Amino acid sequence: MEIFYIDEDKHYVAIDCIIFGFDAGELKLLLLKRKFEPAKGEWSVMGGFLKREESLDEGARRILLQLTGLTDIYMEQLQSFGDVNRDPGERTISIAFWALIKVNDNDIKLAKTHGAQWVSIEKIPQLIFDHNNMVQKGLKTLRNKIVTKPIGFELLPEKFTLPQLQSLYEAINQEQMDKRNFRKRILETGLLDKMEEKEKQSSKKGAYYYMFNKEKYRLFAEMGFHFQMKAKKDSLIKGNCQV
Amino acid sequence: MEIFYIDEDKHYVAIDCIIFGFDAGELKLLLLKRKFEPAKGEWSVMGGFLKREESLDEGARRILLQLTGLTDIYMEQLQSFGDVNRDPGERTISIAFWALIKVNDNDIKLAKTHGAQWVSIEKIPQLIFDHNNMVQKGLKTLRNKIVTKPIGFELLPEKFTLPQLQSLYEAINQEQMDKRNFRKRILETGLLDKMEEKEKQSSKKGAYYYMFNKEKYRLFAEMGFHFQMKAKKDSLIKGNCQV
DNA sequence: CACTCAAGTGTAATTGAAACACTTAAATTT
DNA sequence: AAATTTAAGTGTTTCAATTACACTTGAGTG
Repeated sequence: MEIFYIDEDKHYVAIDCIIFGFDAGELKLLLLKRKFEPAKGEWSVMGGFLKREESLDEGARRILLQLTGLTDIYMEQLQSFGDVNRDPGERTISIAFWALIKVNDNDIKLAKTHGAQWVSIEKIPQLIFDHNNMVQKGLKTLRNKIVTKPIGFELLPEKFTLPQLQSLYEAINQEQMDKRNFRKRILETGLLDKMEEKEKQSSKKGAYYYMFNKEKYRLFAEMGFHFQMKAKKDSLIKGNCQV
Repeated sequence: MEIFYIDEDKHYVAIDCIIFGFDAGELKLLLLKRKFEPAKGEWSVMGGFLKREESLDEGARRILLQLTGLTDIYMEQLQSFGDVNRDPGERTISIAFWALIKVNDNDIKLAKTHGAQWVSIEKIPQLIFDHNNMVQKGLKTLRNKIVTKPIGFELLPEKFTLPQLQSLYEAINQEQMDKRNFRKRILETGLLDKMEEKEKQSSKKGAYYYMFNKEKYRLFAEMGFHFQMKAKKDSLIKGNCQV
């Protein structure tokens, strides 16, 4: 079989996954302590080596499955990282993916056995190698993507309230939005189906649950979609100048 | 050195470059006939294997240099392609880049010695492997990118006219724009410096040359930029529904 | 029964984008 | 030298989308 490219170099190829979750009003990252050398014990994103017989997507799904026990995860390729000395062990090319998971769905125990932990994106520690770069790139990509695809739903439980959805958008963009404008705009897309049931944890009055309409979602995925709002005047959560 | 990952698989890693140019009012792609097996003689984008001692960017620049003789090329990573059987020769992962070059700057002779040829994006032939996929993804990325970064200049000669610039935008987006709105919007960005000289090839009256202002360009690259216009009513160049 | 807390709701003002047609400059033709 | 041709150049009005903004409602708590 190896008849064509015999003189060319071969490389280790890793897959690294930036895993986002949303919990308690915060956008979070699933991080873990690396269990092998080099850099054993330091914080990193979840990764593994690409195997001979699997595609990039398959590799990423395998790694996500290992960590979370979940098979049906929203996932996209982010970018490849290939500086010669990025991995001090050996020259390794990393193909990074980003993924969105519903924190409640997640089998936390499984993640725990890997030493994994949810960390707020506002408190990301020093990570190994170029993983902080990957995370920043992932965040940027997520922020861009959510404008043109309603992927917020991938981070929420099946039933959710409008205040929850708004707080998710605010957590992702690190800026507050006007409640009336947000509700108007998101409802007029038709993406949300109102339930009769109310969520009563976070207020006395209770907020109606919604589910997102999978038909409309598919439609928008094909036809295109645009959902963006300026932040409330004088209310950037941080000194955060997004572009 | 090879002490850490000895049990892991290694892979051939290729770099493939989608090279865009603009000439005669058309957006073009630099394609070439493959000079080695497998698929020798078929159309492909320019590529090569990643070497042990070079980063991804360095690899891409080496390949662009080989083909065009140019060192200072606008270039971005596109995406990695890693289906197990994408290359019928052997399992090879390709990391694709896209690049913009000024056709006139290009040492055409050098490209010719590689059997390279500019092909309009409206007439892209069947390419080897998954290269047609790469090209489509590259086009999509270029179309998205030009909204938020004024990279059109990378495709034009140093001095260019407003009609030329508009025709570039129209070629990229495959739709016609209103002349008055286009000029107004692009001029009010301040990105363009008007020259005293006129271009006289394409009209009797002649059109003023402009150069783009590098200071402002840098500023916009940092601060963010947005330039998008709807197509002229009833004037899509093709039945092209862009999203 | 008063109070508290977050959920829920509509309109006016402003801004930004799109639509639209004639004049000008210079070369070419008669 | 006058008439014709060709593409360049130029402002204003209209319309649509987004933003700003404040009070009422419902239900649990003390």
